[in-house]
This record gives sequence, C-alpha cells and structure tokens, in this order.
Amino acid sequence: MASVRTRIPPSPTGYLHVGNAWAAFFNWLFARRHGGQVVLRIEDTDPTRSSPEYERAIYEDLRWLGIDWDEGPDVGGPYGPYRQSERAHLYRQAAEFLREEGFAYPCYCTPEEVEHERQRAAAERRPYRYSGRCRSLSEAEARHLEAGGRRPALRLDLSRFHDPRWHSEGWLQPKREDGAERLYVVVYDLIRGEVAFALDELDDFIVVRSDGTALYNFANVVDDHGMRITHVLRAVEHLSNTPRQVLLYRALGWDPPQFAHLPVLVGPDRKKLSKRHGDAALREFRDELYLPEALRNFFALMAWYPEDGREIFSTEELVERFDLSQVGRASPVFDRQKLVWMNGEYMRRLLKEDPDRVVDLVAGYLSRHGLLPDPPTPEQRSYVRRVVEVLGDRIKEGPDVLRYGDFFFLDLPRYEPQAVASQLAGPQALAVLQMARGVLQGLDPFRAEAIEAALRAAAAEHGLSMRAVVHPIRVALTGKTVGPGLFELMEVLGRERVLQRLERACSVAAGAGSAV
RNA sequence: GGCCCCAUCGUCUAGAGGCCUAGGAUACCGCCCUCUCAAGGCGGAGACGGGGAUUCGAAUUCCCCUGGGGCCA
Repeated sequence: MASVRTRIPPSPTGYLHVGNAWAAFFNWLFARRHGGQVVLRIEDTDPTRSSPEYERAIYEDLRWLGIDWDEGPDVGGPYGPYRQSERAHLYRQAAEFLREEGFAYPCYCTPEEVEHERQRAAAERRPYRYSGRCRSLSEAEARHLEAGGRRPALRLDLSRFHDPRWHSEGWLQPKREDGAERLYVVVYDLIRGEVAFALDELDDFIVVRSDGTALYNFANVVDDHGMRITHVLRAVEHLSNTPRQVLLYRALGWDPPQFAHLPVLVGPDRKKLSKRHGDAALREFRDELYLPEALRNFFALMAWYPEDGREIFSTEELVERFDLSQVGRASPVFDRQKLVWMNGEYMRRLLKEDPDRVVDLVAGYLSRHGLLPDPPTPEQRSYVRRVVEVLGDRIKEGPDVLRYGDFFFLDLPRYEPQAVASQLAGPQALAVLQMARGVLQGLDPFRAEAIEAALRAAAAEHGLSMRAVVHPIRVALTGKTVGPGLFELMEVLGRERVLQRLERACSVAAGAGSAV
C-alpha cells in the first residue's frame, strides 16, 4: 500500500472540541500505526465565524494532546495551501473542469424558487429532489436570465452517471429490484462494510453557490484529493454525504480515498457532544489537570479496545495495536467518571516518576483559582511541593486540589457548616482542642511523627480514642472532614498556623458554633 | 417526509454459532485496612430492546418492529 495519509480538518470557529479531538486522535493513531503522514487542514470557509485566534488555539490544543502533523498551514508542505480560504482557485479550477466536461451545469433558480419546490414536495408528501429544470436551459435563456441580474449556481449533472460505461466499475452498481433496475452508489467503508445508496435518491446537488463559493462536499473532495489523502477517518454524520462525494471524485476523474466512518461521541443524554454539554472544549480538560497521556488512553478506549483485560496503555502501545477494523460502530457515551479514574491512575504514576510536573500542574491550578501568585516564588513552589506530597494520590483531577487542600492556601480555612456542626459543637470538642493546644504549644521539632506521638499520649491520658481527638482537630485546621493524614498536614501547616487555627476553633466551639 | 447508520450491565466494552451459568473495567453497595477521605484487598447487585426465521444449537446469521443518531445548499 502506498504511504498512508490521513487528515485532521478542524474549523477555527471555536476551541477544539473533545469530539473532534477524539476523531483527530484516531486519524493520528492510524497514520502513525502505518508509518504514514498526518495533514492538518484548516476549514475556515466561514469568514464570519473563523478567527486566527481560534486557529492558534487549535494548534496549541492539538499539540498539547500530543498530536503532531507533517503538513499544515503552520509547517507547510508540498500540497498546500492548507487553509480552505486560500484554496478558492483550486475549487474554481475543478468547477471549470466539471463544466467543460459536461458534468455540471449552471442553475439560475433562486433559493426562493427552490424553497417553493421543496415546500410543494412536502405538501404532496413526496421526497424533494431538484427537478433538473436548468439542465436543459438554452444559451439564449441563460443569457436572458443573466441579463436580468441572476448569477448561476453550479449543479452536478447526475444523469451523466446513467451512461453504462460507469457500471462495470463496482462503485456504481445496477441492481434488479422488483423487475426494475436501479443504480446504486456503493461506498466502501473500512468500519461498516459496503453501504449502498440508490442513485435516484440523490438529486443534481449544488457544487458551487451563486456567489462563487464552493460547497462543503465539493471543497472536501478537491482538498482530500489535492492533499493526496489516502484514508478519510471521520464521523458517521458524513456517511450520508459520501455518495455525493464519490460521484464528485468520479466526475473529476479521480479515485476516491478509503473511507472509515467513526461513531459519534455523545453525552450522557445520548445526544452528540457539543457546547451544550458544558465542558466539551479540550482546553477545559487541560485546565482541570487532565493529563494528555491519560486523555489519549481514554480516547483510545472509546469505540476500540486493544485487547481484553488491560485498560492502561502507553501511547506507543496504542500505536502498535491500533486496528481500524476493530473499531466499534455504536456511539460511545463520554463518561466523565471513568476519565476521572483513568486520570487518577496516571496522576499516581506521575507522582512517583515526575513529581515536579505534578507540582507545576498544581501550582498552575492554584494560580488560576487565585490561591497562588503566578509565577510562584521558589519558597511558594516548595511549599506546593510539600502539599502535593501530603495530598498524594487524592489528586485525580484539578478540583481535588481544592476539595482536599484549599486550607493550605487560605489564611483561615473555609469551614464547612456540616463539618463544624458534627465535630466542633459542644464541650467535648472544646476540651479536645484545648488539650491539643496544650500538647502542641511546646512541641519541638514540629514533625508528623512527634505530633502523632504526643497526641496519642495525650489521648490515652484522657481516656480518649484517636478518632475522638483527630476529627475535631481536623475540622478546626481544615474546615472539612476529609483530607490528608492529620499529622502530616499539621507539619506542613506549621506550628504557628496550627495553634492559631486551634485557638479560633476553640472560640467557635465555645460559642456553640454560632460565630462561624 | 425520504435515505443512511446504530443497538450486550448506569457507562466503556469482551464476545466472529456450541468455550456464556454472558467476561473485564468504571460507577454503585457492603466488609477489611485505618485518624477521615483517597488508595488498596475481598465480596455483592447489575445487560444480550421486542418478535419472527435459519440451525441439533444464536448475544453472535437473516427479516420485521421499536428506540436512538445522522444527512438531505
């Protein structure tokens, strides 16, 4: 097989979306699996919604995810330009060819006229197809319409495909049906097999609008062919467009690439993942401390499983194993919970192998939430490092940093009402806190082991269980009932802050919790 | 409306006619560990959308229905 070339075709009309990132990753995986190339094509044909800022953001997000490309607007390549907005001349050229070869004809019908036909078809409860009225327009009629100020759109002439010379090629197959013969456009899909579309279900569709701009299907064909794309891996929503594209390839005298229609990623409501689902932009995952390697692993596991049993795979392993024919056809639901789990697995690993990276990530997260200057001083950074050590594998995603450790970065903890009510109310709590103050006041060094020993001794002396002393102290220092080991956390906080918080909590406990 | 795609635990999925009493993971529930949470260990509950057909035998093949999704400037 000639070298594999796949493409990633984002529109710079917003931030890279997880659904597109997922499809992009599959294109990347497939190309890398076969030692091929990846082409990045920017589909910026809608000038009102496209922007260079979004284009840059897409490069950034893709690179962050670990997807690289061999050709694209930013890196160049032999088959450019790689922005659709710069390819108008190529579309025009192809359109002229179609016209010269008689595969396309100018259509002077206005959108209003077409809409009228459509409505009449709907009223008569029959499927709408363009009548082909302009197909047989005479030169004189055309000139007359032009003189009236009408600009023609260009339509593909499907009647040309009834020529028997096409019927031996396999992609256009005559089939006998109830005695009559129907022509079918056959799409060969690497995931779904052969999918046949009756030619008479299609109509003479528009290829170039009256304003001269190319339609999506047309531009796509011109681009994919021009960029020597061998494999088009894209979402199933494009499957219905494929027969039109195949017709276009053939009319232009080209062989279509191989197609593989991926399922669509959907949200918990089974609807296509979109902005409606909130955090669908890839960068939001980055901001919430999802690791690119975890995301890649997770992405791979949607619609495809490398082998049964194992779930954690390095990207190299994924590349080694990727098999398009094993990709599923059903739409996977994007499951946040499982992503959290998987990210946790990678976080835990990273904590062992490259703790500095975790520290940087956490520091960045804290900065974004206003709890740390950006950049932090060296002292602050080493403090974050100690906090990360103490937090350990509790950090599965960004929000966990605050969930378990915001008090490390606040002057006073944010006291959760429920925690206060259950642990700081009443004389018992007050007694424990006062006992702790007494024990810790002169403790030196202020280290976890020493703190634990001292507190255990004091608890035993007062006939208290460790549970009974740990809980009120935890709430006093952190404001919550969950979090890292109490003694470790105290060491990081330091004696001064510990005593200060205990003191404050004492007044809270004494005031029966009303002062919070 | 026409056409196309899809359908196994809540979710991701394994399953290519007998290996299925339908396996794993996640989420959930219980127990253990333990200063709480997290992690870890052990255990539990949980699915082949429905109906026909083919076959000695169907989650697996075929048809219909239902339900979801998509395309038709």
